[in-house]
Amino acid sequence: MVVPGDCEEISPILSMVGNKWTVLAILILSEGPKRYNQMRREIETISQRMLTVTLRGLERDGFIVRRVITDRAPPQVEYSLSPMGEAVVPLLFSLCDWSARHVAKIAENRRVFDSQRASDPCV
Amino acid sequence: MVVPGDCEEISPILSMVGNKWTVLAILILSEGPKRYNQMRREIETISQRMLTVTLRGLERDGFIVRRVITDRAPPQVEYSLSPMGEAVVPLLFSLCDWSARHVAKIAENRRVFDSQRASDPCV
DNA sequence: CAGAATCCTTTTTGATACTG
DNA sequence: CAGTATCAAAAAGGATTCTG
Repeated sequence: MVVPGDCEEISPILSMVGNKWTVLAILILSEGPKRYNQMRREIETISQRMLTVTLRGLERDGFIVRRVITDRAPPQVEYSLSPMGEAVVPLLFSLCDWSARHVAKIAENRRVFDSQRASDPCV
Repeated sequence: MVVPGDCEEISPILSMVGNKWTVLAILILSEGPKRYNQMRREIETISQRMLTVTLRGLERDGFIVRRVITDRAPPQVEYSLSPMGEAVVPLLFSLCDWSARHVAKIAENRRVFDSQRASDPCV
């Protein structure tokens, strides 16, 4: 066996990490609880549908907690990290950190690879 | 800013990690160099097309190295991790490890969430 | 404010057949 | 052995409209 634990078993987390919105949402909530439209403004490019879908998925998995604040005039919904959500943050930060340190090299690797293909497609 | 480095900048790695085949391929190669069909047998459920696409992408990014062995009767192609590929392995292992430790809890969270929805869809 | 619902486009993946 | 090419299916994502 290659990975610690069964390969199939870990797919939920891997697909979680693979989701660009999911990781972003968790990292934004790592700053503290936020409301729906507040997150929407911070992520900017996310569509309303995707924010909802993303938050619903994270709530279902138990990474975040959804709390409806009823005692206010415009009904507000606050999202925050659960303990498990807090627990992944360091892992995601490591990932982001590694990525930030290697993104330039990867971009260059791609350029080289692509230009080699273009100039000599038959190899 | 939420993440170390720009959010947009890290997407290549995040999408790399999100790919279930990609992670699997790297982890399998962390055992040592392998040939194409050898990997195909080990991953079992991967389609030929996806293995090719996955390996090509990893090679383009510089995570793996493709080496054609010409001095043998049936032409062989060997894949191995590049130094950068080796460098991500610990990170992927951490991820897998964390996942393995939480997969059961996540599965239960989902069950609870889904059954609450089913019994009381209006809340 | 915080969404749900619908429709439509794009991206990913899989199955199948063929090749040097 | 190690692919490529093509087509079909599925999944993800976005735009728009509507609501308590």
